[in-house]
Amino acid sequence: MKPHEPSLLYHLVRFNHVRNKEIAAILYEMGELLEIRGENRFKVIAYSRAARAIESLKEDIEDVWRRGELDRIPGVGKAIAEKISEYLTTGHIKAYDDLVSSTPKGMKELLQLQGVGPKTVALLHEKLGVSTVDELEAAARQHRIRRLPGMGPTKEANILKAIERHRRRSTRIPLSVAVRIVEHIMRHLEGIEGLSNITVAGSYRRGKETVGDIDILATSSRPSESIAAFVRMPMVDDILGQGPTKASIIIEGTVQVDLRIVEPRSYGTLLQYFTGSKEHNVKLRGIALQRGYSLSEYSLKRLDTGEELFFDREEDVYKALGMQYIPPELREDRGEIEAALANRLPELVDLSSIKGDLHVHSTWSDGVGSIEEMVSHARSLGYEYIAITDHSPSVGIAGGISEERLLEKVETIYRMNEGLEGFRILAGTEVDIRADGSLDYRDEILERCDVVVAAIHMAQSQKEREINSRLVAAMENEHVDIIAHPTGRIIGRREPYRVDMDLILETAARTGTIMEINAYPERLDLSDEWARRAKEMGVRMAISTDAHSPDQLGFMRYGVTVARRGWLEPSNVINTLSAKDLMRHLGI
DNA sequence: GCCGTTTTCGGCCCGACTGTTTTCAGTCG
Repeated sequence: MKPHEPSLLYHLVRFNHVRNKEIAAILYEMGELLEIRGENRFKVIAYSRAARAIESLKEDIEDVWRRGELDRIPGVGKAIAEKISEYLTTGHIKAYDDLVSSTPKGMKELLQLQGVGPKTVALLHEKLGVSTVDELEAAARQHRIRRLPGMGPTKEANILKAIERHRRRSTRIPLSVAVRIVEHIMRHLEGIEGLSNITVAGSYRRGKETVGDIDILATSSRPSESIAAFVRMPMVDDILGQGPTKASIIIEGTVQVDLRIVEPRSYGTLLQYFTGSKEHNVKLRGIALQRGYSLSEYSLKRLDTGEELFFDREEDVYKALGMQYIPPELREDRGEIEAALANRLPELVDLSSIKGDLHVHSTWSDGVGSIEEMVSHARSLGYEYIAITDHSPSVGIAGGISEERLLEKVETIYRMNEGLEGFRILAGTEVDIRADGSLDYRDEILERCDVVVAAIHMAQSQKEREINSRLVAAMENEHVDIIAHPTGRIIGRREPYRVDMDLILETAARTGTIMEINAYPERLDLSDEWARRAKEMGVRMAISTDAHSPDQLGFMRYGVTVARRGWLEPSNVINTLSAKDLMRHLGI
């Protein structure tokens, strides 16, 4: 059973941002192309800044254009406004077409090589006619690079190494893998004498779903010895750089790890700087300038007197700039700085506010833990409830159970609850949404469940229209409480279904259906950005682990991270409710 | 290319490290 409380916001908010995305993509690409062409770097920055502004615009850019207010978008001036206008009128931007046709394909890839930047790419292209990685490799092997101005034998050798690494390099690593690597490194770092206050910063600290590099910072009583010990760790494959205060290494073939050592009095500014994101930092330093300060990773310096202020705590950096402390997960320049200045940051949900898990499997289907084991582990986490949601028959590969078995399970759970004090097992199911949009159990069976989680498992490659109508049909079923892993993506392996998520979220708002944030590290679905959109549309969410073993209940931390990155507060998340309130909400 | 509570021109975030130089440009984060 589900409540009916369609959100007011649903009637007010409409998302139709296709044009915004198209235009942002073109401007981003123009920025990249200009960079390769060796254009003024501030011009390059201007394009990507304008692209970002349009990407995060709250309204349709065509509306802005009709009002003649394009150049009122921050970062958009006369020239870019004209190009946008040209696109909306003719469907083309001549300057863009010219750039694309006059830039050899493959040059963008050159920029991805470590140590090769726009100036080098432009030089290589001009002097040697190099426009692909293969051509660059040939030129390096023939020692043609070292004869160029500003180049030499070392540079040439480094380029060859960078090419080799580039070819081996996989994409960014999933957060869960990064966690394993970090734990491994930390065991070594903790053994290095003199090293203390070790923190992993960067995208890892921000909780991004994939992590590029691993950035570690620390203080040390003997910095250069600590750095030397760091680059000598047994798992180091390569050393990219090593100075008195920082070093970069490669481990596991392709993963870059940076260590930076700082004096304790600058720890706060360093942690702030090293956590990023780059965009967040650029904007923050801009704010500092407006207020007459220069912010670096070492201090906040008054521009007029040159006086330096030091911060050993990160919180105090934000305070000094006149804003609220911004949690790392929000630092993506998606409006968090403006919100912090206005004292309007959300009170983010955290792990301690989670009271239960609404999507887990047991040995009744493909889980490896019995209901008792799942319950026992859930209780040890301090939860008040857990929903046992095994698969339905269509998902035969995952041991989906028949209607009879499901009813048997429901009865079993009812009986188990009688012997439980201070904890509630919810009898549930993860019912499959079949290819034709019907559900895998009859309504009278679903009615017997406390919680019905519905999800697509089969026929995932249908056309968008079909996927949409399947999900909408499921949400319109009065017994369906939650849609699990709503987009179906598996990070790095499977694209999301072809689905109109704006339509799905609108339907969720209209029908009062809860959207899941699946905490399984390979899923994280909804993603942070969709979670934020869902919140804005008044959709409630459940953070669920989809655990198939007692241990996996621990995945909750990844789901909470996604929720925090999506600006969610406890009130947006259904499983922050106490058992009593949740049951009232579900009409049990 | 954008922008303005010192500015419509001259800035644009800031510092470490590298490899090339012989005082610094390029790259990176």
